[in-house]
Amino acid sequence: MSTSKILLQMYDAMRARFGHQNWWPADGALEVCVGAILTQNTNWTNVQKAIANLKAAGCMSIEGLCSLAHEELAELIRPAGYFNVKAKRLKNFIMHVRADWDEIDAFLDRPVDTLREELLTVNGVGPETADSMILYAAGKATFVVDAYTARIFLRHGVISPEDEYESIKELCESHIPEDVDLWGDYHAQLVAVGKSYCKPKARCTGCPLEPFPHDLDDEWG
DNA sequence: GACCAGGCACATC
DNA sequence: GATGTGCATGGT
Repeated sequence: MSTSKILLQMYDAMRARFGHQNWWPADGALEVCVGAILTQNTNWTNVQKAIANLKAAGCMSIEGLCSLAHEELAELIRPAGYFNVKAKRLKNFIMHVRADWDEIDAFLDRPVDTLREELLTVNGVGPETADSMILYAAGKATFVVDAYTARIFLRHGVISPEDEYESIKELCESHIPEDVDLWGDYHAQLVAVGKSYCKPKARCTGCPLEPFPHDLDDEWG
């Protein structure tokens, strides 16, 4: 079976199990961008606490974030972990935006390639964070690859162990029809599978992807 | 108590 | 270029 057909059938199976995920869960583009940085290597429930703190402090805005001292910002986002690192990254991002733009929507409303290239120059914004911002905040077509994506696709033989971010992204973009809603929900479905079934060092049971080829030899010998 | 979570930058070889 | 390490909270 072709890769395209496998990927689409995997989506159908996940979607049938979980329903449309309506990602990204956030109130506005800026909150998506903030969440994208806060969720780096971190459980989303911790990120939600940090976002709630920022909102309660009235700082979920470009000016609000700019007004905070490093220590204040770090304290507000403490629940998300890596709070000193992430405070710097949030500042880097927000100062970069504010240098040339008054509104986050204007910053985001540019061609994907231009935006992605620029986002990657911001210290603390790597490929996954940039793609999350482009897809879910800007609403433009780019595929988000994360640890779940790589693990699930590896276990199902769609990619090989040496594949890295850009090659996995390219595979998805070339085999899944370009559609912002589909790409966004595909990634969200993979996260749903990853959270519930496809864990490290554990065989999956009851996973909606079980009917698909599943080669675990590389991980379990 | 160990493991894991929607990464990224930087040091070192 | 490849590999290793620091960053940190909170849930299971």
